[in-house]
Amino acid sequence: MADKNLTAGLEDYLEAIYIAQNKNKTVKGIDVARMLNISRASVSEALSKLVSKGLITYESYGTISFTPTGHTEAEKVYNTHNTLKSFFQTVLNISPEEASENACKIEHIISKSVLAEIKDFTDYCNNHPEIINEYRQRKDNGKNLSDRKISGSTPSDIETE
Amino acid sequence: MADKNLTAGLEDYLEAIYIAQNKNKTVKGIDVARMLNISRASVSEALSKLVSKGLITYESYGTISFTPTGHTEAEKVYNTHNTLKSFFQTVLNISPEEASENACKIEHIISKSVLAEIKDFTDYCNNHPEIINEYRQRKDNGKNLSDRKISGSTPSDIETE
DNA sequence: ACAATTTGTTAGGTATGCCTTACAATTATT
DNA sequence: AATAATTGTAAGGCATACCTAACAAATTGT
Repeated sequence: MADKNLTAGLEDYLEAIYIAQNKNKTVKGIDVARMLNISRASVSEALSKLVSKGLITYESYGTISFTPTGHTEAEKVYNTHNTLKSFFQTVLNISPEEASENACKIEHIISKSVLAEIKDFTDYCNNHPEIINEYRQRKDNGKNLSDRKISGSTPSDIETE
Repeated sequence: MADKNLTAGLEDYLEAIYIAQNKNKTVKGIDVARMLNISRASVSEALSKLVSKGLITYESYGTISFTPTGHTEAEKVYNTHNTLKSFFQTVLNISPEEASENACKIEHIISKSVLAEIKDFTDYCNNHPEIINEYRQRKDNGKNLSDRKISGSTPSDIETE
């Protein structure tokens, strides 16, 4: 039960297990390997790490289960994914596939408060469809961005941080 | 002049060099090391890679310059960063620091079309301030998201892809 | 111009995370 | 129950990307 820091990779494993459980009832290593398109050997290693971090329980040839902590963590990743996907799809009009692909990568690195803001903003937009409708109409008419000029989104500061 | 595939790390180097050039005129390895908080040794390695990929020219103890390709690539990363930062700041009301931090990570993995949509949407919002004003007002009044109920952004599908 | 300081490189090391190959253990088939 | 097929693990490798320490080269100060 070492430290709980999760790499992007381990988060992906948790998420895959979570999704597989919601479909299949029981999940084994091979399922994870297939879902993530990764060798059985690599999955075996990763599962050991998750066990040693106290996030799953798992015995050879047995079923993978979450510990309470593991379940919470997996759910967190899953919810983050869905929040992002929903934003991309419903606000930005991105295809489901591409929305998912982007969410899969961004879910591991976005900060809590940006995520919270995205969630709130998405909800707001979905409750006020006229905003998105109006926006999309203008885009389609080529009037695009502004009523008058084409302007670019470019903040003036220059820095690294 | 090997392949041109850029890892997130190499993109960070390009971006740092680009930013440093806009400030300092001339850029040397040590500047990059300081900006990215990375050892001189690691910078030395990375610069060799950028040279061998044909993105910069650089000789020991000399100044770092972009090749045309390198300049284009660096600019691309920099613009992506700014587009994201601008969205976080102006639409989501995130602090400049946190906006930058998130942009720094996401800039390397976001897809072209999601980025383009974010850019257009940000421009639209900035040209129609009433949208954001109204949204923020509701948030501040605790009326939050919807006019009636609290709903969550949760798409119903479950998948990995 | 010489010493001191700064900057750059090399060598060797660590950690992550994937791979393949070969083998072991389990499960399914008949 | 014996054999076949599947699933899991171990060992050894590879690539990335960082590090420190030691040394080399260049630059700066006086």
